[in-house]
Amino acid sequence: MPGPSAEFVERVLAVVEAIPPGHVMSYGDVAAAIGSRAARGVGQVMAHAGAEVPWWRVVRASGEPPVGHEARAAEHYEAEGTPLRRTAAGGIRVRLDAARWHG
DNA sequence: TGGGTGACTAAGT
DNA sequence: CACTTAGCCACCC
Repeated sequence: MPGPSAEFVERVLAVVEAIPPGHVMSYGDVAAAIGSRAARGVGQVMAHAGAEVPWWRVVRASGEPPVGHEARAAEHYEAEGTPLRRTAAGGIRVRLDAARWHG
């Protein structure tokens, strides 16, 4: 039987894997979906999860992908047709008004 | 038992 | 729009 901390991880991964292609959820949204407010805790889980989960479908409240993973995330967004918007700084950000998914 | 860290967030300047 | 501040909570020493 998994302990309580493992349960948090299981819940987070379950929600993330349920996000359909072309859609995203913010870290806070994922936390809320499992009855928590630990957005940073979700980030820690994702950082440890690896390539087994569609991590690029979890973005910040601003729609930007996690720091240091922008390029990799952009490839997936183009492949899935996720609605994007270009920033003045040359980066990209997901249009949450169109792509936000509610678990 | 206590303190630092971080793939966060909202509000203020 | 860029930057700062304070609040938040799970995880690791």
